[in-house]
Amino acid sequence: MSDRENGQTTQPRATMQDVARAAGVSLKSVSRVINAEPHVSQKLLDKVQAAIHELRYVPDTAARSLAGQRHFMLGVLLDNPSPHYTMRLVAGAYEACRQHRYTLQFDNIYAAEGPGHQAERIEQILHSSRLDGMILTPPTSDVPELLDSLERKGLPYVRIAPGQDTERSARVTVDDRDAVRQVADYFWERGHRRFGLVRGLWSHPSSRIRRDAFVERLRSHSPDVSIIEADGDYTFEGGLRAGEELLSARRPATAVFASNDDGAAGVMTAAMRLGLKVPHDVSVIGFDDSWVAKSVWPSLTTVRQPLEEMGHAAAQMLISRALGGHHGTFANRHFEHRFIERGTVRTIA
Amino acid sequence: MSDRENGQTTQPRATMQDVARAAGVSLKSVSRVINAEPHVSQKLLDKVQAAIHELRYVPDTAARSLAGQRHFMLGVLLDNPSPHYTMRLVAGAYEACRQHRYTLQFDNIYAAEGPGHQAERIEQILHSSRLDGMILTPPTSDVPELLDSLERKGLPYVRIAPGQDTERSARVTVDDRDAVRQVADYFWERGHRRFGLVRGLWSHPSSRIRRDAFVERLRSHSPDVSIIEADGDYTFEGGLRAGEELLSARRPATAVFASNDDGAAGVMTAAMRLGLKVPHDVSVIGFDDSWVAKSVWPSLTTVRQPLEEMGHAAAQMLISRALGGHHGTFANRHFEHRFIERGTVRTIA
DNA sequence: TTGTAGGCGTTATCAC
DNA sequence: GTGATAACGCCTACAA
Repeated sequence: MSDRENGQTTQPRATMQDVARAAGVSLKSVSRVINAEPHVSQKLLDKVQAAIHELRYVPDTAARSLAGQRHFMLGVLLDNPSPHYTMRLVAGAYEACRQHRYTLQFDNIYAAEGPGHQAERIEQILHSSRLDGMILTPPTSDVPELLDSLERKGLPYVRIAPGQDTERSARVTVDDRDAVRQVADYFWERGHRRFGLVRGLWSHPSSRIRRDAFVERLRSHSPDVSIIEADGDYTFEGGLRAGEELLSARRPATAVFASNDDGAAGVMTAAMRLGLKVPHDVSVIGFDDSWVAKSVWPSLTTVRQPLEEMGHAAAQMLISRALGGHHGTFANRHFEHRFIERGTVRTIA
Repeated sequence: MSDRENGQTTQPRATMQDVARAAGVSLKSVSRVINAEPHVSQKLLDKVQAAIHELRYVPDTAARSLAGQRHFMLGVLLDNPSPHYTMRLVAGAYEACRQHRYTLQFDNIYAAEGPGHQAERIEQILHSSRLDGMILTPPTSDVPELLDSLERKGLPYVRIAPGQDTERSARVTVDDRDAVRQVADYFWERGHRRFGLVRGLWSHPSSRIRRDAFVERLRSHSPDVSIIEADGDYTFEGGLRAGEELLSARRPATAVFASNDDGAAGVMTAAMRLGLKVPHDVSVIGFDDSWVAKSVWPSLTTVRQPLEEMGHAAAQMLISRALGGHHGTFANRHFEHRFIERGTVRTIA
């Protein structure tokens, strides 16, 4: 292993003492400057900042954490993550942390192991790590036991794209409903009248939301519009099965909305296997603009959420709160999705 | 935001003091037990462990970090990650950390911002965080400036799947060369004689390794075998372009090896656009067994690496070292890939 | 085998 | 406005 003992000894990091000495002020004054406390004269400020810069001083997180209430560390909670979705969220959160010299701690919880395990794991995490806040990524945003634990512990948290019980806490949201309405209208305006819907994992709230919005919107255009629904589970295989069902019906759909991109890719494959061409014979729209959207041909028309920004916002909310932000009221940052037109929808003459 | 002030105050965590008092021993004795130091009588051990259990005592990481040499925190360095690959690695590393009550810190570096930025960022990270070790995931495993910084700082690190200068440090490896030979043989044994190769991102060492192994192995079967090469860049689009080039040649390949799955998906799409059926008209093999491998039809024959285990091993190496492991010699954990037969290769009569 | 004293680098309290 | 001084929770000496 690369060895710490090799080579010349790294010179030790400067401490607050060093800075205080160099600037000719007291420890507490340096502390004040670092924490941007009020009541510091300009002159003192300058001296201290010069010394800090000179010595390349960086406060020691461990010491701060031990002595104070803040820990300069945020956690992200992931569950068996859809890698693309999650990584974009995390990348955004990481940037926010970096800007404020926070550390981002990675935490993984496997829903697959059952709810008991999840509760147990979060308790362990909360009991053994010192965090200033926790970011819950879907689908952890919608696990009540998790929220209970967090609140019992008194740890601030932000939920990303929660599907239910939204008002309960701080959150970062997108309007799935509105996005799906846009999808429905897009199909409708291009002349489609027979629709297929691939539902997501039914246990997940987002799944119902997307389904309901799609159906309601189309009904608002014409109450007895034809909509065939099939169960997907947010996977390619699920989409494949659902697609075969939808497209081999007696009067098959000409336009299929899948609740996410993986499902849409499955539908496209189903079409191909049935000898149907996309978009000539059947149009498809997905959701997420994930990796696969550009890994199919034609590339997939879909809806993109600003995940990096959402992750960034979540971390930012937690950090400003730790910096002494607004208490008592639940923040809510809302983001706009973007409809991405690509090649999988055809206009019917 | 979910409010810390709400609800009853959480009772403070037990400290070593509390444990010592409860067990009727000194502070140091508790410390000894926690750190599994020698010279503790069974009786004392029992008493202390009982008290620890009773009080649900967990040592405070910040305090330990401040007072001692260990920080119970590992970092993973990612670069603009291929989400699927990276997340599997990270999930493995996380598990190892969890088992030993270590924390996993997330760090992201963007090669896209240029090598200068990378060096600067790692310096910042190293200067401001207290880590026991760092895990380098590809492609960061092969950035010499990063290794230099790490060594200058004296921070132990493990490289995952390094492509060059392998002996320089501790590492977790797979035998790409061997895997690719297996791919070549698999094609060969099924009667293929005209080959296509989609190269990866040429700046990345793995790319050359895979290319050379493929070509050499086929030449060993027959020195003047036909191999058409085309540049991909590890992306779907790159594979698409390369595929069109390979498959529209005068005597097109019947078997194409793409240096990763995304590229292979591109090749499959290229085939489809040219009216070629996979695997009937052209066989394809990818590399990685990433998400897309199962999101195409037929699903992709490919090579799978045990990424979770590799991540686990990397973290484990760092942790045992921090626990006082072997110094001075570079560890090397090797893992076996697995060839995954699926539906994209046909046997030629 | 066990215990005591001192210090790690910062924040909090309370004087000046 | 500024500065002593005491925590914070643990580990490292060293002593018993």
